[in-house]
Amino acid sequence: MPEDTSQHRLRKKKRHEQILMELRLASHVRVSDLAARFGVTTETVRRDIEDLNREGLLEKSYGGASARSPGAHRGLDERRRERVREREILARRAALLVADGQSLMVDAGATTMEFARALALAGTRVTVITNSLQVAMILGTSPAARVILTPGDYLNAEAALVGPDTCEYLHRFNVDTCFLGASGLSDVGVTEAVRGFAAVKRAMMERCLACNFLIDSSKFGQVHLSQVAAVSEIGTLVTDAGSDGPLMRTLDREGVVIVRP
Amino acid sequence: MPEDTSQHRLRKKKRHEQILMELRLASHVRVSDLAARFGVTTETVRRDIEDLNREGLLEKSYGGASARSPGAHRGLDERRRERVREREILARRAALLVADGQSLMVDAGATTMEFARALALAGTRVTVITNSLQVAMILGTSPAARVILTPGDYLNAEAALVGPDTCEYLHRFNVDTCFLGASGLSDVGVTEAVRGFAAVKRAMMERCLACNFLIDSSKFGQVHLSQVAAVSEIGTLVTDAGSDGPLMRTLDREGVVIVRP
DNA sequence: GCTAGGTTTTGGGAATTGCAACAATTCTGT
DNA sequence: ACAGAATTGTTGCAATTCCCAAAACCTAGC
Repeated sequence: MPEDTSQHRLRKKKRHEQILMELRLASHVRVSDLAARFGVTTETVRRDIEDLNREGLLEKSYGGASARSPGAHRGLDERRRERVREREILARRAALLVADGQSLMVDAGATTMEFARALALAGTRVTVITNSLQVAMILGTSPAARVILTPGDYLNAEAALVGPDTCEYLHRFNVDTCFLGASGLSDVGVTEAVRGFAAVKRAMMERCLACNFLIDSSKFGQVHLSQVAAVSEIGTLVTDAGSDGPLMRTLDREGVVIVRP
Repeated sequence: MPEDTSQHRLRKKKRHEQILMELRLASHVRVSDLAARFGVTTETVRRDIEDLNREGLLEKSYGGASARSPGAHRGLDERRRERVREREILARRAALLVADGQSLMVDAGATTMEFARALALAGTRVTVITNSLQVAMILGTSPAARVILTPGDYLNAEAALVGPDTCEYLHRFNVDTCFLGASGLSDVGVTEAVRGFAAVKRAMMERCLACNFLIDSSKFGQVHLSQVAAVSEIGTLVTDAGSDGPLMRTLDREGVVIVRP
């Protein structure tokens, strides 16, 4: 029984890797193109795609294959799939808070990505400083936006930049407002699950006049490893959650401004 | 002559919106499916997709359409399609110049993108500093690579970062080698067409012990606006061009090391 | 009502793709 | 070296899609 050292396997593996690599930036590949590029038959490519499809690494489509989701980031996209509707409405509402000529800081995450999309769609004239590659790319398509990306260590799972360089760079700027996502919101305040994100968020909060958190109701009650901000530090919260419940009362008491769609 | 209030137009607009909406969570839709869902002919859907494609809102594909991933860039991708084979071979050869444990600087461009792909595929253990979002995303998939992205103004057409912040940040580092692309190579040396790139390239050249240029033969003889380096400063040139011709003799005389696949 | 302009449908031929079975090739283990 | 397994190539045919042009349709404006 063959292991994984044979020439055949290597070739096959290489093709598989190449296909996935291709899909990471193209969102769609054609069987015929791949066959030509690899110098193999279309049938072989078809079989490759079938394999990868079975492993759930891509989606078959007539004539080729497409990335499992746009942006090609597993974790990020699965999150994006959930609650799309809510997030979209939330994002559109948040985009209304931004006026022409303002400068913003936007952090990385599925919600802020949607926010960037809404902002680009609205065509608001803004300067945006972000640590998210996706946010930069999305807003980059808007001719009305000027985008500045922070430096830092590249975090593949989130397509974002983190680390001391990121935070230090942020300290060079002073902006009107910042728009931040988060993994959790509870009585202890805003918390974050992704390592390195909390520090970036805090750095952004320090350099803006007003702070906006974009947090949908599914994050309510969740507490994660890193503390980002106490309830009293939140400023404005854009959310789709109703106005009742103990958490809402706490937010109210601590002076958090709530914005709802 | 109907303006934009007629039923027809509305229906059409609605379909367009629906298609884009669909693509947000599916990454790929089929003409036939859409036709069935909308209750129209496949031809109509095909036209819709053609329209949206012209607006750059999605990508056509045989049998349907797929979302334009944030990583996909019109200009860049089209350039990538030209001379794929040459570029690929060139890139693979260049990747062989890198040893485990080395630190690199890589700039933005179609060729360096291919180089990043080859490096990721080879699984070489490296630290890479780059101003290209694509290079970062590609190398980010390799568990053996550590990726650092520079700060700067985001240039949408190239998916890259430029400006004084970019150059200044690069000066913090000292790396073994840098890998640079270019728009032109001639007797006057290496030149660049994209505004802002030349400064970044020069900054990278200053911070490395050895410099590698990745330039395929189609760029030979071309002179562009910004001067990047004189022939004597090139160091190593990785190219697919033959060894004859006056340019080659000049390169040779000035002590350029030529690497061929 | 009627024309004009745009939109959609219809139809058919050409091209592409998918499928499946079989043959050829290349590796693996003994 | 040999048998066996995995991979890849080949071929024929059905299904799907593409493209084009002409006809039918709808809506607005006169």
